[in-house]
Amino acid sequence: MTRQREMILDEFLRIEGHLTAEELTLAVKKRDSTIGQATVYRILKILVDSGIAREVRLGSNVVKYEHNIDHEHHDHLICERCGKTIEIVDQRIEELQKGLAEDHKFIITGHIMNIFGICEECRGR
Amino acid sequence: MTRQREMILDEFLRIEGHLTAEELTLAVKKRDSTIGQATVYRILKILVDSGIAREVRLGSNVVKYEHNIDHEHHDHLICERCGKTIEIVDQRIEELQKGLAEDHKFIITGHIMNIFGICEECRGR
DNA sequence: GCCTTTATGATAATTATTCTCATTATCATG
DNA sequence: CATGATAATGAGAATAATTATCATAAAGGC
Repeated sequence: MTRQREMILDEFLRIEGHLTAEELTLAVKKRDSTIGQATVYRILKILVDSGIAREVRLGSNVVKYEHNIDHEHHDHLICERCGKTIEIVDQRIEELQKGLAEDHKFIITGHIMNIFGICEECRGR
Repeated sequence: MTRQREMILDEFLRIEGHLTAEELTLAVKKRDSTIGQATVYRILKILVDSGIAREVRLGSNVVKYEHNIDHEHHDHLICERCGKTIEIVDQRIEELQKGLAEDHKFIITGHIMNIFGICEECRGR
């Protein structure tokens, strides 16, 4: 355990929602400007491996991270126009996914589901 | 319509399954080595916009492309160990997704669903 | 407190993709 | 079928996100 790890983990948990490695770096640098980009990437990787964080890819090339504990698993509904993101969970879909995996004799370890669309506001314009 | 577009489209349609921009470039260069990387990217973008191809992101940073016509929409079941990918479709899930989008007053334009797991073979080892 | 091991920060390298721009091809029109 | 406006191309530079390298610094057991 190092000072940096404590700080980055603390800052990561403080922020709700998604954030990129860069955004986290910025937030952490406000507290200690000497912390390097590489360290943030390294620690995010550790957090993902240990199950504390999970990666989310919402269509761009940037990986976003979000909490995986104290934060129920969920999927995303994303507006293509304004980028608004709504978290969704549907137990029926989860069950069906489990069933599909079993049909193919897979042991399910996770899934990503992003639904894209146009939100009401953007449609108004 | 240009020679390059014909060639790239033809080669793209000839190949089944996913392929990256780089893989397509390689395939096309076998026929005409003067074709540039940028052109392949440009044309892939056109194909996506026009609905002929669609982007697939399977967890890495590389975007893969696959046919969208003559090739029913589907999702993916991916083995985390060996990378084996199985295409799946479940009409019940599709319906539920539509419903979720409607609940939030979104007009659905598309979705991505990837289920990760460990396949039977990998589990054997 | 010392010493081995591991982590860090700065920076270079890599990878995938997009941009730029001079050159070339396309295609409707005279 | 030549012409010219317009759009597409290829080469390479530029960008963006991420990963690797490596000398230095910190951690934690003894």
